[in-house]
Amino acid sequence: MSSLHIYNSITRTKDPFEPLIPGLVSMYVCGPTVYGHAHLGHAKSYVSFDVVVRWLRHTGFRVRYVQNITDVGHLTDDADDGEDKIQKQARLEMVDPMEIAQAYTRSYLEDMDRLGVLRPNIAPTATGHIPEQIALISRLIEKGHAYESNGNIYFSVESFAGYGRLSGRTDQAAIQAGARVELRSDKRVPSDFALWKKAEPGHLMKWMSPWGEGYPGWHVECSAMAMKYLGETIDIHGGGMENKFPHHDCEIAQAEAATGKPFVRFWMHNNMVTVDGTKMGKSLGNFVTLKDLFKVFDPMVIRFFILQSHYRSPLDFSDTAIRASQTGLSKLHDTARRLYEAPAGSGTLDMAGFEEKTIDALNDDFNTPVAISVIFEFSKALNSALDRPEGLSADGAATAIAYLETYAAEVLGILKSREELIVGESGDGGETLADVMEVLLELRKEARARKDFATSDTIRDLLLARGIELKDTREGTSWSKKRG
RNA sequence: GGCGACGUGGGUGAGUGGUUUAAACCAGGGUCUGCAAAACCCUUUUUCCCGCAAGUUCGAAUCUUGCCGUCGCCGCCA
Repeated sequence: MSSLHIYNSITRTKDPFEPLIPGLVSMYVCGPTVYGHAHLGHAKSYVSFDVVVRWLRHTGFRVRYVQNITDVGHLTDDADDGEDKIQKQARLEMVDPMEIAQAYTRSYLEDMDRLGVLRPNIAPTATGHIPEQIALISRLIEKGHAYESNGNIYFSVESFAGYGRLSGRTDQAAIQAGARVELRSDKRVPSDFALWKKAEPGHLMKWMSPWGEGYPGWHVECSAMAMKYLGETIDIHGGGMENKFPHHDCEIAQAEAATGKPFVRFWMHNNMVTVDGTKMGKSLGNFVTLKDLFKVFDPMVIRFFILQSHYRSPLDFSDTAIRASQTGLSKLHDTARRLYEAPAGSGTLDMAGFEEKTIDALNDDFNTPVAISVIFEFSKALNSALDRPEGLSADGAATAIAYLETYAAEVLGILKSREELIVGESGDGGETLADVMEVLLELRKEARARKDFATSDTIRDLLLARGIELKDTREGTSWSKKRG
């Protein structure tokens, strides 16, 4: 039996995972800046980390999962210029910045719910933790790692040995040579980064601080909130790969300079969604929002599509690729439905290590594509067993159901529940529908018996046009709602 | 310019030194079916589907070097 290994961005190897406190995992993932609807890139990140949490919990850990909501704008332009992103959106929509933050927070949570992403245990907002951020900044000033300049507070990169260790950007001179960061008169060194910014006239989101009215820098919220809820050393910190530098390097610097302790034990970074090989991003305008995708595809199809590639691999988006996933997932659902409806027989199913292979895949740095491939191999074996005249015994069916419900449903979240798969079995509307379908199928059966195929095909076609699919099998005709 | 990735069959996408004769999904073909759907089987059997070229090794898609190509980060972005 394998044990869990996680690829750690800071060691650049797959390291065996054990939490600092036995049995309890502390995990922080960088959340979204809420100034627009979430797109497929967000989905890839949060679905991936959702599986991480689900797998850790499944294997017996208690996980405290914190994911922030960045509801302070930060800047659109250069390090010190440009407009706050949320404020800009507020201006465009002619509402208060906080309305923007709140509206898009709700939008984000709705989208994640539909994708089956479990809510974090704590979802702290940056604006709700201004005192904690001020406290952290004060601590850094006291220890000589930060300085004030014109009402702005900057972190002194030179004061912290090992800055840039995560991204590999440790040569500050080299960075500065090619960097677009312009030397500002109030920074000592160009790569110093802002902890607190003085509010310019007209800036709407601002708070009082020991250094006057202003607002926190982007990096400081994550360090402050992660340490508040998870302690000074946390087990897992996740985020998008594009945040390695500068965001995560800055987080490390702030936290470790303040506490003198290691901040994060395992860094996890997920890769990008691309469109025609180019990153999907807001600034490029080539993004597709989840709300638009959900109009065409079942959210579970999107989730399945994402998990068919590894979280550290880029995922190329295209209509044909998602449609391929849609077909594949729908066949898996057909198999599950067939299993639920199968009459008890006497045959057995050789599980042949399917469970072990699934566990091995997930323990190997959450290799969801391999886990899914094992589930499909299992599906094939299961169908072959059900095809045999002796069918599958009640015990065999129970084992098969347990396997699917554990790994496909509970851990990966790519299998609908029995109730969803078998429409007529529960629910008020469902029972009526089941009765009506029974009548229709009886009529069609009679038509087929007298070889009136025109009538039988008409019934089938009209139902299919309404999303109900018929299948003539040895045991009779079965029907299901065609979705995803 | 600096830092970091990647390049696998018609498409998506695993595998990262020897159970690999490269997983799984889609597409294509076949069996079954009144016709479908689903299911199952097949898609080249002897070196050649692992970007190209050298090298290390008994053995490489898998390690090293060079080259070509694509991408990410160095304002903001999952």
